[in-house]
Amino acid sequence: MADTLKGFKRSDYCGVFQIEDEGREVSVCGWVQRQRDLGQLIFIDLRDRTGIVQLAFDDATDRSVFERAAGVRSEFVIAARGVVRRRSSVNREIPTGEVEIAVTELRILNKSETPPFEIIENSNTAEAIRLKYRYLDLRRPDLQRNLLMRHRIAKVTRDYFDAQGFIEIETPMLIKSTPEGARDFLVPSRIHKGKFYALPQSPQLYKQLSMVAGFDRYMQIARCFRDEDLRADRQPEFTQIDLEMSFVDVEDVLEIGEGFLSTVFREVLGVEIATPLPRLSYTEAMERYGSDKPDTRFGMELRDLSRAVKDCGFGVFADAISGGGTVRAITAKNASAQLTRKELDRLTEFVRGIGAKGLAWVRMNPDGIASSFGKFISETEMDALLAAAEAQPGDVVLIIADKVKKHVLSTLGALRLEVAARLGIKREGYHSLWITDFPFFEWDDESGQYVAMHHPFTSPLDESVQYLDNAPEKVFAKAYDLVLNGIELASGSIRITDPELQKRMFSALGLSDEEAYFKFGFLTDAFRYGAPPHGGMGIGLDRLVMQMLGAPTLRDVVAYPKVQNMTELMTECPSDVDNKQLDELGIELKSQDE
RNA sequence: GGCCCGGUAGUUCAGCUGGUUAGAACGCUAGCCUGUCACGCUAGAGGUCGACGGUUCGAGCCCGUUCCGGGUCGCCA
Repeated sequence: MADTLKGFKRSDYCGVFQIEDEGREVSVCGWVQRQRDLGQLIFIDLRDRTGIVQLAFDDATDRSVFERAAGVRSEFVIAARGVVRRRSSVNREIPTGEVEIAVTELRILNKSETPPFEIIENSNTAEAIRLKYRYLDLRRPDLQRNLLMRHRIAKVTRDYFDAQGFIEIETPMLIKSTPEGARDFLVPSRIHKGKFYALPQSPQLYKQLSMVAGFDRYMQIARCFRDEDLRADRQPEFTQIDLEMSFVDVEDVLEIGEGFLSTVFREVLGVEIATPLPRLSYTEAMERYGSDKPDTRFGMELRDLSRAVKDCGFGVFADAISGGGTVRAITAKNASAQLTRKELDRLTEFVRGIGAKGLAWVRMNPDGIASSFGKFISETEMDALLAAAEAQPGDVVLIIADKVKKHVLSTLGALRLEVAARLGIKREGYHSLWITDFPFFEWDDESGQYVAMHHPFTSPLDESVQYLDNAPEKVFAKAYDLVLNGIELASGSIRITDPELQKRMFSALGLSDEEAYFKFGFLTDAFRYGAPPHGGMGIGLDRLVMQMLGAPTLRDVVAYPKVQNMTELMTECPSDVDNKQLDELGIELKSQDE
């Protein structure tokens, strides 16, 4: 039978004790990190969220207390009262290492089975096991620290936006399904059988309506849901710092965004981020880095070889260009020793894996030039190519050619990251920038029509509205992404507030008036009653925390994450439900193998 | 849905060319131990080698299927 807390009140957390506390009578509670029984002497390391303090039991300790201490095991929950005293030998490894508590009273508040893994920092235990016992995993100092940091970031976030005049408004979790883009999670309605709510992919429409309502500046730390496959940096539910502002254009939103970024880095990490942040247009980012979320912590920018090789003897290059495509390259500096034939074969396999037909390469070895296509082109042509690639002796040029330019760019963008990783190129610090002027439309092969790259409420750039009806590919959007160290941290836009323009957008997206009204009628209705110009963005809180902590996966900064197959290993959801529950919802399941 | 990697005591791993009774470390249990702090010493317990099927005289090891975990492509307005 466990002891109670009756008459016991904690005076201090474990991690606080210093030499100045010597002589104080204190009471502490926590979990047993480790018990060391030396016979006539027992030590217990007691842990709580602040750290560890050593409890000591010796010949001066009351016998009944001593015997109790002898029976204590790892992860028991105990409370102890005693006097702080100097240790005879100091432990420099822990902050409280100069003192210990000579225990006069010990209560065992709860026992613990031996945990399936040790509660220690930098655990090697398989993540699946840790996730099954997440409450134990979360006891580990790493995750305690991560979640504490997450809390601080959220606090600084609210304080910053509050100081800027933003109002936090909660928007509904049960909303109308408007399946544009990502799949919605659906929630069946009991009252309205056969009808469904959706969980929000973002508070997008509600925050815009809040602008119509006159709140002027809105923010919310909002949970969002997307029923799409997971990645290391993608969970089906995630948290977004969502904001919207009235009477603003692009500049105003970016200013608030970078003010936030520099504030949170300064207050939480003590890191200065210089503002204003650099900006790149989408087009320039693609041309230079092959990505709309470039990691700008290293160079290796894309080079255009098209002019140098357009008439060369290598059919792959010539055909790509005559077919309307391009030939581009990245140049890995001083990499000829590291990028061996075998490595180049692996890189070839890598680019094939992401859809490229092949990889051409040139190695500028000390003993001469070696290349995958040398026999097809002349020396002069090779010289021109190397000049265009800005290659020096010792470098390796990696070349992609294709009739579709965007494939060339994105392949090289991915290859650039792969090569940097393989070469161990240092990527340190925090490099942030805005990507602006996204194309409004993106051709979707699957549906055979244009789809909105951002979302259909995004305002086009003023000067590109004229192309809307006959040259959609020339329409650019007042959309912007915030990129940090190669990850998309935030995304936003100025919205359309002109009902006529909105109508034209819907129709350019192949949405009939009726469909548009069914899905978004409430929004267009609202806009008939005086919608202020507005815009905003959503900042991925999880990804921000992940970056600030240098965590390798989102699961390290989310308290109770899901794994790749969308289940949660601790509660084992999703799970079957009673037929009774299904009946009430009017739902009948198809047989499993359909 | 595709591709790649992994699955052997509670945990982290080793296990040769297919060959006797599957090992180590940590953890756990018990005993001893007065200054430990990853305490030490001694002894002990602990295994459906993810599962199923196949090949073989013989399978942890080879083959097939499948389950689980990770990464990634597709997907993610």
